[in-house]
Order: sequence, then structure tokens, then C-alpha cells
Amino acid sequence: MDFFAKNLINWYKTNKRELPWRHTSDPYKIWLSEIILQQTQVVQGLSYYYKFVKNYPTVKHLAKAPIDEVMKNWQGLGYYSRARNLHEAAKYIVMHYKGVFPKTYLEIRQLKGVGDYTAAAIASSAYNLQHAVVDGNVYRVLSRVFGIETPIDSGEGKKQFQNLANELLPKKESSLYNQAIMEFGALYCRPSNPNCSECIFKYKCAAFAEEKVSFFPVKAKKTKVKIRYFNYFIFTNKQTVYISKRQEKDIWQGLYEFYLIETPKKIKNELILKTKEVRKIASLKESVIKSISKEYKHILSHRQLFTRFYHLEIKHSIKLKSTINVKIKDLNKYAFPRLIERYLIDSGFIK
DNA sequence: AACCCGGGGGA
DNA sequence: TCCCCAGGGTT
Repeated sequence: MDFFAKNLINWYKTNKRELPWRHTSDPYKIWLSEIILQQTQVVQGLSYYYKFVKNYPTVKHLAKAPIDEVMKNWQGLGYYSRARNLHEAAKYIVMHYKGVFPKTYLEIRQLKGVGDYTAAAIASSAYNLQHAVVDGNVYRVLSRVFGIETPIDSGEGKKQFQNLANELLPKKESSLYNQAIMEFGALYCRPSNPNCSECIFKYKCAAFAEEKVSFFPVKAKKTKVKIRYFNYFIFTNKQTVYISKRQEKDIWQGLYEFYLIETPKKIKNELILKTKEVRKIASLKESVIKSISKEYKHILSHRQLFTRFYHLEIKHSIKLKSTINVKIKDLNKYAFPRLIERYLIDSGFIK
């Protein structure tokens, strides 16, 4: 076997972490773990994995569950389209494969939420099929060890790294090798503070030789940040509170929120409370401003959300478009974005 | 090819 | 507080 793969596999055998999805050959559970771990670190995803395996032990259980329940279980993990796609794919597997997880790369690749990386990961981990994974860890390890400066976010870079990964894949141990290179990237060849002094490629690594480890992997684009201003109104009427589900193709699709007025810039408390919209609903004479929150700054990759929450107790019940009224004590049953959850905890609506 | 989608950890 | 991490879908 090739030097590179052999070294990685040996390293893996003595250094790997004990993780639950490494003790199963159930493709469903492996798929679950892969979707959860997309853009998510192991420590953060672990409890969600246990939760999903417990609540949905088979793909049929998952397919049968209501989407709102799935979203609630996913709450806090981010990238919520993953949960929607997971649920869609589960239903698809039950419908088209009678609940038996597909066994070929192409069939797996066609599932919603499964791209090249995830398909290769499942195909190799569950069936030991010969498909090389290329994820963030692989980009980092390969670019450093081989000194490849092609940007990983370019079409050319993607092709180049996939080709190299295919060449390096050992014929009969694709599962072991794929997991080894990703584990190595996560534990030793880290984005910052890599453990170069104890690295098995210390004397082979191109980046280390040139003291340019932190320079790799090369990226072409920079993400730009957009700023948005959210003003949330929590309308309560005795023990009832009005919430609505986010439908638009925007952040947090499928999660719940309160009555939202988005403004192009920061707006003073007095002004937002005087807008037609608010006056119409709350008709301020008959309502009480219970509290106005501090300004929450919620940072996402390419968003900064400046948000204030206004709690208004209204004296009459109201009908708002596309809202549902729920009991305050039931708020914890709905999936909210982290930002709103934090407010609900701070303000004592939920514990 | 360009853009969109969350959240957390570490410096 | 600032910076970094990234796979998949849509346009």
C-alpha cells in the first residue's frame, strides 16, 4: 500500500476517538451522523446524534415524524435546511426503497442533502465502496503535505484535490483511510495550532518545510457580512402569545419567531412603537409595554443581526396573518432560532 | 460561477 | 471583540 495511506491508517488506529457512529454498520445511522456533522464539530453534534438515534431508531421512524418535531430536535444546530432535507430523504427512502437504505454510490448521491462528500463518506463507511472523501479536513491535510496552492473554493481546485484524493485511496481499505485522513485533520493538522512537532509527516510536509503551514489551504474568496435590523414584537394576551413560522427562503426557514418588523437601519424605540403596523395591532391605548429588551447582536457567518424585542400585553385577542396563538408555557415546544431562544431565557418566558 | 444558509470555539 | 471553520442547494 501507498506510504501516505499506510502511515495515516497506522496513526488512526492508535489516535482515533471513540465515537458512536464508528461502532455501527447501519447505513442509516452513518448517514445521520454525516448530515449532523456537516459544518459541525464532533463535540457540538454528539448530543444531537444521540437524540436522533433515540427518537428515530430507523429511517421509517424518521420518515413518519412530523417535520415540526424534527425541526425541534434540530434546534440550535444551525443550517436548518439539513434537517428539512434529512426528513425529505427519509420519506423518499421509505417510498422508493421500502425503507431499506440504498447500497450504491449513485443512489446515495441522489438523496436530498447528500453531495459528493457525504455520498463518498456513507458509501465507504457503510459498504467500504471505493470513493474518496474530500471535506475541509482533506483540503487542509493535502494542501499542506503536498504544498498545493490552488484555491480550494475554485472549480479547478475542487477537481485537483478530488483527483489527488482518488489516487491516494487504498484499494481495499477506503473506509479506514477516509476516516483516518479526516481524523488526522481534526486532531493534528488543525486549522490553527496544528501539532506539527508530533506530526507523522513532519519530514515530508511541503508546507512545514517552508514554514508556511498557516498559509494553507488557499482560498480565493472572502465572505462579506451583511447587517440586518430585526424588531420583534411579543404580543401577549393573558397566557396567550402569538408566534409564526418562517416560510420565506431566508434564514431560519421552518423555525418559529414573533411578529417581525425588519428595518433598513437602526430605529429608535419610540419610532418603531409609533409605526402604523404596531399601532394597528396593539392600539397602544389599550396595551401595555411590558418590556423593551437590550439590543442583541447575533453574529452569523455572513450576517450581523441587531435585534430588539418588545413585549406588549394587549387587552383584546387579535387575529394576525399567518400567526398561531399558543400558551406561554408551551413556548418550549416550538423550534426557535438561537437568538430568540436566548431572549426567551433572558426574559423568563422559558427556563 | 456566485450566492445563500447558523452557530460555536479560540485567539 | 474579532476571526475562523464549509458542504449542499439554488439561481
